[in-house]
Amino acid sequence: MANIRDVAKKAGVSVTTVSRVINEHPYVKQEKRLAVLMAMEEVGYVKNINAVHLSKGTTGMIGIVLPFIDHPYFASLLNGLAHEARVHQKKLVLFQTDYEIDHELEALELLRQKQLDGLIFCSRQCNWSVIEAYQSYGTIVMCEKMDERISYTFVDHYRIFQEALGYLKKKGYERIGYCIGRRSGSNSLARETAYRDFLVEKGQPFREEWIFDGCYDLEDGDSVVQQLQDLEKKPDALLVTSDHVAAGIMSAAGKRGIRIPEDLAVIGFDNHPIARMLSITTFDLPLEEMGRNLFRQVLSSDVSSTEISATLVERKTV
Amino acid sequence: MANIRDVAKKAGVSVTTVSRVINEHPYVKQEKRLAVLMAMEEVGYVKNINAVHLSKGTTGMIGIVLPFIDHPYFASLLNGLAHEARVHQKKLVLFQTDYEIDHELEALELLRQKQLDGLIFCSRQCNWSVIEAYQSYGTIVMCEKMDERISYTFVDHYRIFQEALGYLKKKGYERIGYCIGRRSGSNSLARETAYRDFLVEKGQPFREEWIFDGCYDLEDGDSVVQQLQDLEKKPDALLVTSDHVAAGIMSAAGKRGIRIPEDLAVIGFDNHPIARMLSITTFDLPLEEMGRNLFRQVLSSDVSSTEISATLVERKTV
DNA sequence: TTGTATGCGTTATCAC
DNA sequence: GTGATAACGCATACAA
Repeated sequence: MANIRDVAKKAGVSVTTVSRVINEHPYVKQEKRLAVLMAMEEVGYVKNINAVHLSKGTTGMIGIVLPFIDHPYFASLLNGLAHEARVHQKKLVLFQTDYEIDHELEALELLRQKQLDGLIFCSRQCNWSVIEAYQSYGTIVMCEKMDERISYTFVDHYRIFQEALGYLKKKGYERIGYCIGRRSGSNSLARETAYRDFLVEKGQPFREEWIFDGCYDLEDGDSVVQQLQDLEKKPDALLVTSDHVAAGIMSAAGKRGIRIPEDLAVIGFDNHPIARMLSITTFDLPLEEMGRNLFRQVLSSDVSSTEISATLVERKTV
Repeated sequence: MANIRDVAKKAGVSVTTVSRVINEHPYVKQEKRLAVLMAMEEVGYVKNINAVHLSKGTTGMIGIVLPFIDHPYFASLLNGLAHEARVHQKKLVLFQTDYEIDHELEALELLRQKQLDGLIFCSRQCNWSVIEAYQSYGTIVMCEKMDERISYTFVDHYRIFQEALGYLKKKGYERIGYCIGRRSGSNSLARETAYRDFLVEKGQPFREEWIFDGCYDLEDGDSVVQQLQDLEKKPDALLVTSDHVAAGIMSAAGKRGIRIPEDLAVIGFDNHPIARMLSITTFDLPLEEMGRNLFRQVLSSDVSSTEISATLVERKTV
């Protein structure tokens, strides 16, 4: 396989000159430039990019850490990330973690070893302190509310939950529960806090059984409705942190004769196409734009934070 | 930043010995091994993986070429790919092409430059001949029916379409149309051929207006139903190459009082959760397993082909 | 069991 | 404008 030295020999110039024409540097006589170009053609030159990476100390690759790809929320986010990556001629390396800390560490390790120039955490399981230790090896950005030590793009889930709860209250619902993916994670915690604060303010008791976790996909809506049926005292409204779970709930409810919103109100999240299809009241979240913003942040050398706002889309499930 | 040479000096051994303990080679005295380990600790050694890549000529990275991430079909495929990649300690580099040939070429170029050890085409727009030219630079596998010159995992879309058409015929439907993403692409072509062959066999005329393309997502079902309404002579059954489009059709049909399957029968594809939710008759496709198999093939040095079979799941839309 | 020397292919520095 | 040459950091054939 021909390398830069072969080309230099063939063209009768130095490797430096070859490097110059490859990288389109100035100060190369037209005549030599052409000789190099021809030589490259003749010997079938192909640049070995690993040598470039070694020499430069960067790779132009950004790692993306997310728990699942096969989930509309992360797929939309990834879509935005991928589009922005193209704009900047960067490549995306995928780390699907299934929320296992070991997999997250792998990504961090590759950052340390200089295989990655930066890392974007779309969601995480590990402690912030372990991530913090890796910041010196490259830019890391987060998709949740952090502090001034790191760049992040976030949605104020506390405020949105507050808004959603207030909306339901205003509409006359008195027994509100919610569905969520996992209970841990800072976004989930913010929501739980908003929920608890709301209950305290309204003087209502906190009921563990009105929080349904493990809610990620369409199918999980089924089990929520099932659990609902077994409850002595049932909620009359549900905040559902994913439109797909909300859709699953509506489907399962329909099959059991539970009327929505008469028997059970539902508010979804994300405003995915399925929400429009089923006329689900939901919060619109510009996920693709979030992805693009995260990517811009990882390329920037200064830390920044940007809040993404969600807007209520009123439809027919409340 | 400390390198292998610093460690060697600190430990009072050669770089070779350090390299041996790093890579867990045999023939290193326990005593020296410990000295090296301690030295690594002391100087804060971090392996620069780009140097390894350059030296070895491989990177352990596999490129994945697909048109859209934000689509359930490709997300499921990617899910399988990602899981199998982990098993083999390989990394995935994503190329979202939007079916633009330039983006496909970028991926091929990185294979050539040794940034990628292999490439998986989940779908493509460019000609086979351009891909073929890159095979000498690394393993390439395809997700469609090819020939013995390359490894591939495929679904026999001709046969499945045949089966689907036969099934609709048997159920008494006489005016069958279909919805598809793009008309081009070998999978699409196979389906169109099956469709045309079926019509010829049954002595029915081919009607361009019963083929609806540009059908990818939920929302596209809307426009299909709209186009349907404007048709003088309407199909009484539709083969829909994505469950999500089928779901969109059902939703739009419901809003316009079109009864399914009485006025319009629908068969979906993929057997995604939404198909179960809406009781859509569909063909089950093990997408995750397809992804895993593609990944195994890209790691293997010998060419192979494996057929993935789809099975009809009878529900309530036919 | 260990070390020396060389190769991997490019970029960057500096002298001319 | 151009060219030697020194990094970049590791793996490995070969020698000992």
